[in-house]
Amino acid sequence: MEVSVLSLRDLASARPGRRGRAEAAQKENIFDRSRMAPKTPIKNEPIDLSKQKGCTPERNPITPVKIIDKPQADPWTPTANLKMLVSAASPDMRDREKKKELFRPIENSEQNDTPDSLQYDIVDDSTVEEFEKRRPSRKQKSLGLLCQKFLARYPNYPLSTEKTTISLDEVASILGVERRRIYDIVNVLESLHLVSRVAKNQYCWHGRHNLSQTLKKLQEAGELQYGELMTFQHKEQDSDYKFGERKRETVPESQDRPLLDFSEPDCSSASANSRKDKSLRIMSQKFVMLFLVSKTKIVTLDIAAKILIEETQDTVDHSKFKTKVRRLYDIANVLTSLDLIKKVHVTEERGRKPAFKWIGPVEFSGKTETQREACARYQICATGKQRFTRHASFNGAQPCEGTRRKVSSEPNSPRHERQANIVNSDEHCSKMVNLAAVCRQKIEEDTRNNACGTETILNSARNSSVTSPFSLLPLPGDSDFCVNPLPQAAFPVVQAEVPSFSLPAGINSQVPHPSTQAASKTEDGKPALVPSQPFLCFPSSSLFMLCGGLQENNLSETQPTAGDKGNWSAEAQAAVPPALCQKRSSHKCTLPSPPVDDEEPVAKKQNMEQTDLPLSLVVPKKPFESPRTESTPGSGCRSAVHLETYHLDRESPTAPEAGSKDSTKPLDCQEQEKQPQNKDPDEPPPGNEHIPKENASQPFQPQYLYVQPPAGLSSFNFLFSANQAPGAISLPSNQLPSLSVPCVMVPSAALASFPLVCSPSFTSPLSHDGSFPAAASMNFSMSSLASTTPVFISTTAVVTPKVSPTPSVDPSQPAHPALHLSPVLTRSCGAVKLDSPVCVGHPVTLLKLQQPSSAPLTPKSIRPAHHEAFFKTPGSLGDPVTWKKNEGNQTRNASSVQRRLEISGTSAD
DNA sequence: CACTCCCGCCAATTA
DNA sequence: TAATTGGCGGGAGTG
Repeated sequence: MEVSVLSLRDLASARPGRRGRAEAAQKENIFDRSRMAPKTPIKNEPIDLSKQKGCTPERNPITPVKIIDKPQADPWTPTANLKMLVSAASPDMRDREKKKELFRPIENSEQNDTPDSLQYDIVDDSTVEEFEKRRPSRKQKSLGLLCQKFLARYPNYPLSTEKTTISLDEVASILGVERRRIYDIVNVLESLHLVSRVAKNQYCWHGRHNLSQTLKKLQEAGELQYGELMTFQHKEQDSDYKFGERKRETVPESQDRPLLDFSEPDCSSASANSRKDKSLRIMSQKFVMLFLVSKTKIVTLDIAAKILIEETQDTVDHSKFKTKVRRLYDIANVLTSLDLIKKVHVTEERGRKPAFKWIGPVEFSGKTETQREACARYQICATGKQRFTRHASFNGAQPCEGTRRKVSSEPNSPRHERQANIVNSDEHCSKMVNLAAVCRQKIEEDTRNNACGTETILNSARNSSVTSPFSLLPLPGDSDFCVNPLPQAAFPVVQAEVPSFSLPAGINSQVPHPSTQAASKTEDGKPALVPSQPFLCFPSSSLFMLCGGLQENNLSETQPTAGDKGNWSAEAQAAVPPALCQKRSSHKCTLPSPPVDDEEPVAKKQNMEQTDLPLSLVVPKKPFESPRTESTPGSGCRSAVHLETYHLDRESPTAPEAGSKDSTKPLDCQEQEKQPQNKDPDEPPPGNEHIPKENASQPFQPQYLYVQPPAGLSSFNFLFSANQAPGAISLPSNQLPSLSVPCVMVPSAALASFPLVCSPSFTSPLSHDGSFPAAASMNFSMSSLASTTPVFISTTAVVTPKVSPTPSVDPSQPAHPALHLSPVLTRSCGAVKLDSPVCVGHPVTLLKLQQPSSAPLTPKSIRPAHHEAFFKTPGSLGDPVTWKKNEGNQTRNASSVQRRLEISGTSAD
């Protein structure tokens, strides 16, 4: 039976084309089938493969069946099959068939496809042989075509009520292909949430209902991660290579986040690092992100491959590259079938390169919402529920997922975990770290070129910043630092993000540009530290920071008022490294989600804010603001944060007050409340100005730091500066000027230990390098520029060290902020942890984070945490475990930053 | 020859 | 342990 069937099938399938292989393949298939059939089928049912399959494609869930392509065979007689084949064989026929298939997916019905065609074909039979030869041409077998057939089977917009389940086996059999091929399709579809896995051989078809949301999310994530890059790319395109590198750098960071965020893919990676990381799903998301972030909407395969290889910087093994490209073709074929991209060619210096152009939707409405949602998701993830989160996100649209997730979520299944973002995060983080390292290097180089003076500092800063911080850095501080404009400088990635929102072009370009770089460098390196930024870290557990400033501008620009806040956050997020953002979001989500943003309880807000803040701060926003930010972000969470930040800043004076409060929360709250004013932030006259330096010039936000009173530390409180910094800030380029953060806090004793902030200048002195380690951290220079006392941390040094320690400890809230603060800084330091914690927002999360951190507080731990946090996406953040893993994984890359991170990670562990 | 990318081995995961 | 997933890369088809 089977055999006969097979033969039919084969024919039907059209394999004719390749004989040799085909046959072989067929044989194999057959084999498999037989095997399979029994196996799978069994489960489900008895299998009558032959029959089953044929008929309903879906019907049998049973896997095994594949075998027969049943359908075809069944319906038709063998002869028919032959005919079909024949028809296929002839070119014309083929075309027809293809068209039919394509067009008429209808056929969905499996049978139809072939059969129909067959029928036509039949006519031709004359040349059966021919058919055979050609018919099956590769094209016919292409994944794209297969995908079309697959898609034809399901409605683009299924009724919400009805859940369509997809049995892989059935589909495979129906379509007459190996299951393996279906996985390729499903994985890509899953990355876009068009389907979700419900159970073992079962997928749930969601259709395109959620596609726009998914794309939006991806876009947001992509902006963070790749935004800059892409921008550059375009510009740079000429030099693909460069792009690639840049991208890579960035990518790593970004990658993590995005993936994580979204969906499962992330998750998958997480758990296993292994496979999932490389998962086609993740690659698909990243690939899509590249398009969404790309101004031109055109992405060449080689660039995409380079970027996606995150791995390393350079690494790029040729073989790896090739493999990546192969995979990209697979993904591209599916995306093409979805009409999201189309193949084009880009003529470059070298010549013509294959590329793909995004032809799908570009604008996504409801960003805000989405973002929020995203946040929520993230939050979830962060929490630990991550899986759910993911699911949730998916679920949002589709229930199925939920189920799936549930399943998965089930305790421990690895898979679940994988799915869960968390895991992925870790990995991502690691990658990010690497990337960061790379980036840093680059940056450093650039910087050096540009600016020299601060090199050291810068370096350290850079490093830190590089990693995750980027985004952060950019923020106000950056600007400040930069003296220029570059807020983004901090990190490419960040920049990118930012840019995407706000600045796209300029910023982006900057990054790349040397000058900018220089700035950035400064920025970066130092930047982060940057003085501008405001913030810092603290060692103790409690500190945190915040920064504000610049961003504000953005915010303000973007949104004024409350809305602004939100925007901010969004921007921030954007700006911030993806991971951060995500994290944020999650945090936000968590906390915020509901009330969210604005209204959330203070406490929550605080947390969130903190988290966010940093981010926001981070964000760069450069002056430009881009609308995007606004749109994108949307999330309230961020905004809240931002607001707070602002408040702080504004308050700079108040800051002290805050300080008095000791607890951050209160402050935050207050701030928040004040926030309304915030809008002002911009206004803030002074502050803004500083910031403005950057581009925007708008107001800055203040940044602050916050310290929590850690238990240990006891006394801390925090500080902030607010923004005042601006004035202070203005640092010239390299150095970061001090931020103006005005305030600070201090715990008595704690202070001693703490680091605080620093003015940029100071910072520089510090060694920035990664060496901050403890000492550095400890030190803070506190010069304060601002009236208040600002604390400054040198960005670099201080931050790092401090951060790590404290931050980690600090509960999430503070920490995050810190992290955020200067991305760079943060990153270097504890920021990471902070972030995570921050991200956590949640108690839960916090707990996790905290645990690690708290206990020790060690700087190391702290750092790691940050580290992770940064890199990871929110979701990722969520998983503590992941982090740990990450940490572990993270190797210490050379870069100090990385190291730091690693350290922290370890410590965390 | 370069670009595409099919095919299926086989390892990682799951159940 | 068997089945399911899915990474991976050889190498064929196409232009």
